[in-house]
Amino acid sequence: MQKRITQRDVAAHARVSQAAVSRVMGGHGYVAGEVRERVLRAAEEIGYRPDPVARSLITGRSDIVAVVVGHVANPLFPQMLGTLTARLRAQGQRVLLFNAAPGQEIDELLPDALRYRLAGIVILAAELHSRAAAICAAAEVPAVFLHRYPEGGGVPAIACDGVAGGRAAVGELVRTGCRRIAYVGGSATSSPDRDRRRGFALGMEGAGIAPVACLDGAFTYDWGAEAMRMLMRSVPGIDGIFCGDDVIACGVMDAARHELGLGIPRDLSVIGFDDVPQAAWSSYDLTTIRQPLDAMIGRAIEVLGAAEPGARGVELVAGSLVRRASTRG
Amino acid sequence: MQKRITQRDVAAHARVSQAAVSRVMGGHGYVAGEVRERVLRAAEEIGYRPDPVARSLITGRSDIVAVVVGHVANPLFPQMLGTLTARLRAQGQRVLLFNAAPGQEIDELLPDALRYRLAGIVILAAELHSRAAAICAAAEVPAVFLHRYPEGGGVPAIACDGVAGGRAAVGELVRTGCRRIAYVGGSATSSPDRDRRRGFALGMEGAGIAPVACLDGAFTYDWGAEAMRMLMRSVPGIDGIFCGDDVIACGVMDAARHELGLGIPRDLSVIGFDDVPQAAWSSYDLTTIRQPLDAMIGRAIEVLGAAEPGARGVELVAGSLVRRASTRG
DNA sequence: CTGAAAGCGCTAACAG
DNA sequence: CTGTTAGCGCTTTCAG
Repeated sequence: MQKRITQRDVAAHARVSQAAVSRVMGGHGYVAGEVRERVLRAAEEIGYRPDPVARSLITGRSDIVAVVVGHVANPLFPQMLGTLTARLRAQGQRVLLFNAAPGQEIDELLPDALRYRLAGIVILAAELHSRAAAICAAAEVPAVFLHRYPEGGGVPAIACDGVAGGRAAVGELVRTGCRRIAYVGGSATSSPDRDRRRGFALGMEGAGIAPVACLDGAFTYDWGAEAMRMLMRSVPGIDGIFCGDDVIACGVMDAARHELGLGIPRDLSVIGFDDVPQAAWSSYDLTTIRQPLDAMIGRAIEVLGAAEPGARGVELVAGSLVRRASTRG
Repeated sequence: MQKRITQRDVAAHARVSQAAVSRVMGGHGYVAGEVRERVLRAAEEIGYRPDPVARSLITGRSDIVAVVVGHVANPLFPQMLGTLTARLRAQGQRVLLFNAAPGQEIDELLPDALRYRLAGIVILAAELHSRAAAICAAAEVPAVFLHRYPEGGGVPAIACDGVAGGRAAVGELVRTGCRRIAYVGGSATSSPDRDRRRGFALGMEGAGIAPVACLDGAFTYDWGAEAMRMLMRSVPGIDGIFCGDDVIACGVMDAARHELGLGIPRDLSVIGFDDVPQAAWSSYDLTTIRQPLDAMIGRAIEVLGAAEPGARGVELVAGSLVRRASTRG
């Protein structure tokens, strides 16, 4: 067993008390410049590294932020996780990762996570009916929902505006000549799907056109392909589809082209949501609503850091329409 | 500040000593059945949850496993991370996530990670020249490399056999009639690329055919597309490409079809590596070498858990050829 | 401004 | 088998 280098060792080396070392390392309390020098040099010389475990035992807080994700196939997810981890690391925090198994409520994961005296918790996997906010509040751990958020409000959340995005998508479809338009959504128990569907409905209403279909399923390629087949059977003349996300859109496009012989955008226009990397791949070249991920993550971290619980409520950020070749001119 | 429920509270409630509670909770030491009952019931009643922070302060070990990843665009990555997290969680361990910024050596991240008294560390992002193994050994933290591993050997590592996979890919290309065959690789400083390239070279040698090209780049879609354009200019009559991974293969296929007007597999056969979800999407329908991810992850966890450092060396698991429509019958 | 001393919640000898 | 007694490495009063 390797011996750990502690503040006592530094103290002995610098000929000061261990408490003085603590003050220097923690940057709190009063320390004379000369002493501070000696301590810093001693620490450097013997290779001292502060022990986060011992520190959190006494402070009651750690530098660990829990990130709760779902069982995700969405390529958006690694991007978010990567950015989140990098940004938190830049401010001296670590990410403890929790992922909900398929069908498992994140609420079940939380008690486990909460035991680590978390500095905060970022939840990317909330179902609409999640009680996660209350659980975190009871443990007095700052929490923020990102991308998905529970219904009921009163909790800090950051999300891309799905209603506005849905309306924009419908607007683009209508503008480019589509009239028989459907929505192929993902999981109906998630806020992104609910919002995008609502945006779709409002957009259609605004344009004075009745939707030819409005389907729910899952945020998967297979569901997109299956939905496309169903629509082809049941909705003759369909000419526009707004999809719950890009992965669904890829499934829709592939089934339309390769199984049903449709030309895109000649016979059918498709719009997705998220702007994942695959949307730009030339096999799809998908028109979509881009989520401003970096900005969203930045805000989420700010909200977590804010001392007072403050910002209760969903904070929406605008997405932007990215025109590509899956829609006309 | 909410009061923490401690073993002392449980002890008072159950009218035993605090040490007895510790023994019951930790499952070590001798405890009489009757006392154990009382303690468990008391703990339940007052809602006691063991504090992992306090525990690791004394034991010198935590239930935290660090997972080090790179800045990854590869869709394989969320799969691995998800499975890893789920499996570790099933055995009571947590995942502390570290990701290397682009161009950052993972070796720089390790000292930070090591301070958490890790139960182990899984490294998914090693460059060939990484000294990570030595760093972990010095800290006496069990480490295992997964997917990528450093050269020099002497470290526990689990990876899919890239040499055998490369040979299998070449074999399939040759079998289906290709003769002017190239390799489009990813990052030359990674073990998967080096091994797959070596397998390619050996396979070609075995077939008695000289490669028409052997390129390195990055594991990205854009690089695949660019490489395809270069090959089209410089290698007339190219009829087969083995790619460093599936994402590169997607770039190769898209450039070949949409920019260069080639038919796949009519004019050109393409084989990838990994079998990411996109490989099965019908726009690509990519023949590839599948990595047995679950088995690899299972082994990695076993190796981590093994008491003695044991298993030094790279443990290769066989991939399997998945025939799809990017190669001929 | 600095050192001494008291724990954070828990485990691990050590006696009984 | 159980309780008592030391701490793990650090922060934080509290005197000096």
